[in-house]
Amino acid sequence: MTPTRHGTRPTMNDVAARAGVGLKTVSRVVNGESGVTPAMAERVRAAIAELGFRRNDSARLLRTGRTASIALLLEDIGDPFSSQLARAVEDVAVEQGCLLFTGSSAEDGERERELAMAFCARRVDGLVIVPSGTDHSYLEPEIASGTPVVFLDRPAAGIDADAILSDNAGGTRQGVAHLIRHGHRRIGFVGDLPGIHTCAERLRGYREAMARAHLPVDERWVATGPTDPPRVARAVARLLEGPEPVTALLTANNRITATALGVLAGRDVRPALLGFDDLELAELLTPGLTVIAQDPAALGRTAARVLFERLHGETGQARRIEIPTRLIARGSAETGPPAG
Amino acid sequence: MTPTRHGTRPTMNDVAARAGVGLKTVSRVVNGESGVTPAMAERVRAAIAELGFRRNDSARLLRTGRTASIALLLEDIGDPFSSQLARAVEDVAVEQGCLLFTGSSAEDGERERELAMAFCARRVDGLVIVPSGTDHSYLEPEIASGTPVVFLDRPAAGIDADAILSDNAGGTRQGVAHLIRHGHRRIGFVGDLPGIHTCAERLRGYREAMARAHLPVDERWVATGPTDPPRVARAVARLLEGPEPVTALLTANNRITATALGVLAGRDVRPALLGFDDLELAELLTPGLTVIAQDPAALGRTAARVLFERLHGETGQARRIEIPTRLIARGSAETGPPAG
DNA sequence: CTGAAAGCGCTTACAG
DNA sequence: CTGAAAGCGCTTACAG
Repeated sequence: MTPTRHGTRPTMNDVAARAGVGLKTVSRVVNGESGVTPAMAERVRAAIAELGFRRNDSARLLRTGRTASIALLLEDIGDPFSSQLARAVEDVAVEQGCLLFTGSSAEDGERERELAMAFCARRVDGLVIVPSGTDHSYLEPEIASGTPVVFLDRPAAGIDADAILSDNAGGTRQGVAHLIRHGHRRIGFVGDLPGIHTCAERLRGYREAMARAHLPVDERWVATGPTDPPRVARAVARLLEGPEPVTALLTANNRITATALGVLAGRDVRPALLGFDDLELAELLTPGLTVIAQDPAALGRTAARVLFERLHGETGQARRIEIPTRLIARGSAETGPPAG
Repeated sequence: MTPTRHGTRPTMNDVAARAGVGLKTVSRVVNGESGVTPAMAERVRAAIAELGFRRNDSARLLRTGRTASIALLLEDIGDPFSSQLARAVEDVAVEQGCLLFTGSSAEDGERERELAMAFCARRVDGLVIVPSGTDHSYLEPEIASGTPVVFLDRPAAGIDADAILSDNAGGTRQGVAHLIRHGHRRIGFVGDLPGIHTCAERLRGYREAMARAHLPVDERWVATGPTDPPRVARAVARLLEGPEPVTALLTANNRITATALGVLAGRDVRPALLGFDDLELAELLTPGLTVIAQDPAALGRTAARVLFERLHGETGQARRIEIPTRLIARGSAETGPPAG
């Protein structure tokens, strides 16, 4: 064993010199190509073992013109919903022989852009983006020069691109209809900023369900705004005040639901509660939390598949795919309004 | 605007030709180096804009000898604990100008090895690994040739390497002492496979706390095995059977705690419950779930920092750093044993 | 201030 | 079957 100098790795050239063969012969052996005599191959293998050679894939990929890697840009990889998306994307990537870069935009359009551009500069083969920014035209040149981008959870703004979304409006319609079926007429909607696509769609679903049931919507029942707990807590409290409080609450995402649960825990009379997004332990609460659950695995898997279809040459129009949601009844939304 | 051919990106050479300057001048402008006359710089910038040139960082990095990327190998990026580690590692990586690869070993030593080797073949600057395998000697050549590896959550097996761990034994000691202080004498321990380092350490902490309080441990109180819910449910049920059931339960990780909660939910008489690992909504359960919480942000951050210290030339002995845990009392472990 | 040459570690295309 | 040459898209080292 010739010890390699610390921090310096042997190259194919080193192996070739050691084995006394040409560089290309080493390449052939390393890549398992045919047409090398057993004797030559053996000499090369011996040199490889002696030097501890391992092919540098970054160099190989530079020559090849691809990087065999894709990037996933999330809101926050530390968030359970995001991380489930990541796992699904990773599974498809591995299946396709790709490695996965991940990055968190922290809901910051500027950071999203910087990260996306950094990934593009590395020449990732493609990108999956859960967008935070409000304008994605900066990606147009990248897409035009052959780097496909698929948007996940929210559509792109300002460019035409594939988007894989939950059926936000449909799921909410179904959920609100469920509340109505249990006798509720005054239903509150607590959402995040209405400029966010998912919130807007869920609100639309809420309004449609009410309209279909010929129920009026009092605008005071709709509380949208930032997701910070104090704001949400105030909004929930306000909906439950006055002579005609709402009898049911639809909380439009997981963080809002968690905050609302905390507020309601301190109350004797609790409205029916229906959350958008499932939560860990939801079935162990008292009562169990009824939710409109998204399917993060299907969302991530579909996004990755569409991306690889693009990478494999699919050139059709930008697609918009909606993944169904599922209403999971566990008790919190199956109580009627108080009598009288 | 000269439209670039679809899928083909302009290179510095293209820019140089278009601007009628040398390649090196383009490189200077692109990298903001000084010593270029304003007129030249302007011509280069114009050519860059016309062609839509963007530097290929993969090529640049090949020449430079580093990849400005690190890899994080987790058990499952989709698991909340893992994903919080990932976010912390990412934050440090970004701070250091590095991009982050992530991969999930799925608790499979072979897959861990394949992924780790794939990352090494890409010549990532360093690796953070939450190990699943039982032998990491395959990494020795990589480490020797200058790719630092830091182990996270569990130590390496078979090689000497940095390891960032939770204070598993200490945290459990503190938790069990807490139960003892509330009057418990018969305390059950439900863990996963005792071969897993974290389980072994937590079990050690349990035994030490009992010994310090001069309490005997009946081996029937210790139930270790696979984490699948049926096994855990049976184990919990058995501990609560018989004439002298345990009066308190320590569940040694988040999944076991979740399963135990489900089992206990169906019972009138519930033992005190203390979980290792915090859970979302833990404070909204009835009673609130008392836990020994790990600090995933500190774990991930510390691992990444140690890795970058190695990358910056730190060559001291392998370090083993323990991150403190925190006992969060919420009610489930603060009830004494039934009278009599 | 400017740029031609060599090289990072591989693969591709081609000649022997 | 084998290998020398050119090139992937950049940077480094050096000469003008």
